[in-house]
Amino acid sequence: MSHTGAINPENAEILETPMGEIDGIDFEIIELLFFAYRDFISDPDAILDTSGFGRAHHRVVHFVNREPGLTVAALLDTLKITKQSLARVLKQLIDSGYIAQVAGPEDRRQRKLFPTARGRELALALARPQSCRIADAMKGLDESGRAAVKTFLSGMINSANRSGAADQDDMKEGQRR
Amino acid sequence: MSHTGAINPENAEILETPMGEIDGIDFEIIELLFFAYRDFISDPDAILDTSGFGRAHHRVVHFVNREPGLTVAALLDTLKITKQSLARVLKQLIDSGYIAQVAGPEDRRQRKLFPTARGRELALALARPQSCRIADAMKGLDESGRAAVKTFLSGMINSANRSGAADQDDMKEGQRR
DNA sequence: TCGAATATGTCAGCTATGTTGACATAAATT
DNA sequence: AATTTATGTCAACATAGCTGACATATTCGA
Repeated sequence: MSHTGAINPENAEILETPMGEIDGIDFEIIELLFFAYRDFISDPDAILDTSGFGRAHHRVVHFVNREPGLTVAALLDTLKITKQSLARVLKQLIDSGYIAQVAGPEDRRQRKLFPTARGRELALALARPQSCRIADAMKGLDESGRAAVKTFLSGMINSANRSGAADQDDMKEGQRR
Repeated sequence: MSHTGAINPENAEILETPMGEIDGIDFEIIELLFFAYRDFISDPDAILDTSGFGRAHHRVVHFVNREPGLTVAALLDTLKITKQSLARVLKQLIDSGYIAQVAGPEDRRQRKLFPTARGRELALALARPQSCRIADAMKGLDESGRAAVKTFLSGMINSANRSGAADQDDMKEGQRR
C-alpha cells in the first residue's frame, strides 16, 4: 500500500470520546430517522430494480396516483426538483404507459398527469410493503401514540410546504431557483 | 413542441380517482415520512454546500464522531455502501484533516477512524440544526408521546440492523454483495 | 513456515439523479 | 401585437451509488 497519509499521526489531534447526548443534541432520534428512512425506502427499491425504474420514478408515480390530474408545475413543486430532472423520468413513465397526459381543459398549456391502470398497479405495489412496515412499527402503539407519531412527523416538515392543495401565494419562480 | 406522445389519448385508459386510504394503505404516514426526511436532510445540506462536502461526507463524519475508533469494515456495515464508494469521501475527509486513521493495536491490518477537533466541530455543526428541528417537532408531546415516536422509528428499522455494537454473527461478506 | 484468508486501498468505468444555462413552442394575457 | 406563462428539450456537469479486477499488508491455520 502506498499510504500517502499518516497512519498513526503521532497521536496528534485525535479525539477518542464519543460524541454523545452530553453535547445537548438528540443523536438518538437523528440516527433512528436515518436508519428508519433507509429501510423504509429499501422495500420499494427492491421492486423497482425489477422493473428498471428508480426512486425518482417511484415518487412521480406515487404523487400522480395520489392526485390524478395534477399539473407538471404542481408536481415540480411537490418534489422540489427541476423540470429537466423530472423530464427524464416522466418521459419514461409516459412512454412505458404508466402515466398519461391530458391538455388542461381551461388552460390548454397545462399538461395534466393521470395514472393508467398499469400506473395505479405499480403505485399500489410500491406502497404496500411500506404500509406494512408502518403498520408493523405502529403495532404496539395505542391511539395517542399513533397521534404522537403523526404530530412529530408533521412537525418535522417545513411549514412552507405541504398540501392544502393550494397555498396562499408561493412567489413566482420560473425554474425553481 | 414535437409531442411524440399522445396528449389527449381519446380518454383511453385514464384513472381519475385519487389513490386513497380505501386501498387499505397508509398513504398519510408514507408521505409524512417522505417530506419529513427531505426537510430533515435539508438543514445539514445547506451547511455542506458551503464546505464543499456532500451528504456522503456527513454520514461518515457523523458515525466516526459517534464511535471513535471504529474500523472501516464497521463503518461500511453501518452505511451499507461499498468500500469504493466510501473510499472517495473518506479520502477527502482524511486529506482535509477532519478524520484521522490509526492502525489497529491488535490487528494492524485494521484502520481505526477517529475524528480530529475539526471533524468534531463539523459533526456538531451538522447535528445542531437537525436536533433543533426534532426538539421543535417534539415540543407538543409529553413523555409517552416521545416514547411512542422512538418506538415507531425503531420499529421501522430492519431488525438485522442497528447497534448492540456487536451483532451475533453477520455472515462473512467481502465487498457487500 | 508457508499458503490462504482477511482488511484495506485503488483503478477504471458505468448508472441514477440531481444541477445550470440556453432555447423552442403553444397558449393565455395585457 | 407583444409579453408572459407552461411546458419541453438539448447539452454539459456533479454527486454518489455500483461492479469488477487487482495490489498490499497482516494474520491465521495446517
